[in-house]
Amino acid sequence: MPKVGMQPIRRQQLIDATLSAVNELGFGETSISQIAQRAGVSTGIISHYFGGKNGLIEATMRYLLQQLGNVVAEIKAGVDDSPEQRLLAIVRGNFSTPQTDKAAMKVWLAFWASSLHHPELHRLQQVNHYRLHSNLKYEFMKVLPKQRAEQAAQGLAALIDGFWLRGALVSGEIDPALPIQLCSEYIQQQLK
Amino acid sequence: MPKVGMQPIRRQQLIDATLSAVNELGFGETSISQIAQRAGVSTGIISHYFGGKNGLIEATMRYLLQQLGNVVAEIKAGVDDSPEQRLLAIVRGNFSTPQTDKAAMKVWLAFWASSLHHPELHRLQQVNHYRLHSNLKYEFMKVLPKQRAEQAAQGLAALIDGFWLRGALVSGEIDPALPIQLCSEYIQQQLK
Amino acid sequence: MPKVGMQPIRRQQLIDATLSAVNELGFGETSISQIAQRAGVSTGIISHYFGGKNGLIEATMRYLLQQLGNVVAEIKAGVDDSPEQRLLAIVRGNFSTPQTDKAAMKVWLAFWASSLHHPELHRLQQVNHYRLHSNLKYEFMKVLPKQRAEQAAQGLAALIDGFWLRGALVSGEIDPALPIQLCSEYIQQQLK
Amino acid sequence: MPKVGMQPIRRQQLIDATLSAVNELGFGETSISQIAQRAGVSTGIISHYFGGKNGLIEATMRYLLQQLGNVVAEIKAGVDDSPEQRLLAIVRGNFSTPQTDKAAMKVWLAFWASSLHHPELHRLQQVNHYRLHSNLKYEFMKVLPKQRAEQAAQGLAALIDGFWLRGALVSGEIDPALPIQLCSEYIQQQLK
DNA sequence: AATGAATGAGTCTTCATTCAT
DNA sequence: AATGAATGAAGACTCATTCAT
Repeated sequence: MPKVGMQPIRRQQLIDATLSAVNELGFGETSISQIAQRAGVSTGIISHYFGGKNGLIEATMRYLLQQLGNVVAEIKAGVDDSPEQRLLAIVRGNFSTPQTDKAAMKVWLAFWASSLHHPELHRLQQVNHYRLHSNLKYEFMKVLPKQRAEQAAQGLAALIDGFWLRGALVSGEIDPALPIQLCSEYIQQQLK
Repeated sequence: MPKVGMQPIRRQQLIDATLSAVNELGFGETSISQIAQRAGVSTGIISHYFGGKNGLIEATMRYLLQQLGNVVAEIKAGVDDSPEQRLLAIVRGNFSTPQTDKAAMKVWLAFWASSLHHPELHRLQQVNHYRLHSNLKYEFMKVLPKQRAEQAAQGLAALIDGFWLRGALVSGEIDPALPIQLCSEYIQQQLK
Repeated sequence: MPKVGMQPIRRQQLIDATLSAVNELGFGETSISQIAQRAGVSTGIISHYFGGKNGLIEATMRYLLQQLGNVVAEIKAGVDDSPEQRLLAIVRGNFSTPQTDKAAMKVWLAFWASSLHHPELHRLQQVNHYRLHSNLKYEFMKVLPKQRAEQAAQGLAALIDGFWLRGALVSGEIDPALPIQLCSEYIQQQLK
Repeated sequence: MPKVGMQPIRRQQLIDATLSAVNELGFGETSISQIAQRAGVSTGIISHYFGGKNGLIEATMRYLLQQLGNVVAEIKAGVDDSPEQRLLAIVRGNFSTPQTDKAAMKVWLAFWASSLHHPELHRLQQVNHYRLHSNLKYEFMKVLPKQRAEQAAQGLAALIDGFWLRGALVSGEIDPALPIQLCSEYIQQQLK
């Protein structure tokens, strides 16, 4: 059944299968046979398209990062220009579906942990880390002096990631309402 | 030459070696031969003392949790009874050495991620998670109405864990001063 | 766009690519993807033209044998009819370019070694082996009694192959002058 | 069945199994499972004792070289001090059992061919190559001027290796009588 | 108490081949 | 004529565990 132009289809198939496997089995227990099985293809195809397991893992993390970036951008596009609204949009983006469904959170956490010992994943994670911080700081600086804006950005970033981490670790599904509310209060407090 | 009373010594040796290995190699790349080598013993001894790799991993996480508990308790013992002081003590405990040295943070993160797929680790992590929240809530309730205290506790717990997570992921050593300051401001804000 | 008359071009392209790959990577590490890549074609084409990897390998060895045969015939054609001159011509042929460039010698050696376990290659190698011997014996028999001619032929063949083998194994390029001189002395000695 | 002090026994077992496998299957087709199976052990043990397939291959070649060295030394010890006798002893050593049984010759050829692309094997092979040459030259120099001795040594070395190579490639068992006789004649010729 | 020899399942990767287009 | 997608077996290697000593 070989066909031409399968590359994008197969790549997405395999990335989806990777997310599913990491979610269900955990990062350490995810083997390429598991992934191939879920994707309904043979193991050899992974090397064919991604050059190996590492390539697939990295592509998967890149996909998640891009997804998050898209969601945030989309929500920001729908609000007016006030810093408060834009900050809130960033918060909402970080707690929107599918960022807060259990599977995604588990995969994120797995990636973060493993990024500590995989240089390429580390690089990707750093980009993400810095992106959140600088987005927040940019908005705070419209209103606050530089140093204060830096602190506010760090605090809000920590608050977001903290809710996020605790959500990933706790049993049961997450209700994003409370995190959003508390972040919102934190923003108003800082902008005051 | 059989030696008597080696058990506690060997156990601690092996736990230390595990921490060192997980820190340096990451959770997924830590094998029992690596651990045994660092401890200067044979691999067989691990099964002998801990029943297997899992047993050692769990004992190591239990050890970390106990350490954290001890530090917090110690700091709390040194402050007066005001909720603000006690909350701040908890914060300080969570950002005290060795909780904030890079090695410990990497190990914690590795444990958290793997706890998602190891029931026993998950149980331990849940205890820790709940302990922080209830400690904070207990103090807030001395001053705030129940629902408000609950929210304040959740916010502060997220702030602590968020700083903590971002610290683990960022390159370079961590300066606990800013997290403590921002947590302190958050506490004052909530108690107002 | 189907092209006509590509067969001889493609076949030679692939044989050249095979020689290049075996020379650079060694026999055991030469894969058809490597060959296809060097030839600038797809892997499928190899099966199409040679029926599989084995077919290509055999065709390549046949090509080398033919090359050697041509060179020897050519040099023999240019000398007078004396046995000494004709024997020397055979020697010169076996040490002429490109037989003595490093790449060719490495490929020959690789083929010989693998011929021990590939019947078809073995057959080709035997033909070559016998051809050298009988060519030499034929000349020696013009001058020497049969048994003596047989021995002289075996000795000279060994001398040629020995220089050749040692040349293949030693580091650096080969100077064919000394082997030719010593073979020449050997011939004179035998013919005396 | 684990016992202590198994290392030398197992190592020799595995080296013997490697020789048997390379002889029967060829270098390229010799897998560690084949070797382990012949030795009657599990595959893991190879990594345990030799660090991997490469380590075993190298140890095996080292073993062969040592064997050859021992045989030559032994035969040299039994002859008087005349250069002719000593040169003949070296020749005899190179054509003595087990150097000339088919299996050993095939293994040697396989090693030589693969040495072209394995640095460590190449190093071992170079040592062997140089050893033969310098042993021969040393004896010739007792009688001949330096340059002539060098040439005689190169010629005799080529003759030895050439007989040897042709013996490895030809079908059927080898009779070392003729090579020894012709080498002997060559020696006498040179010393004259 | 402690060792380290031994196992065998499991992992990732490579590869020759096949085949629809 | 030519491609390259896809397969699945086979390869080397790692690893947690067991066990005789």
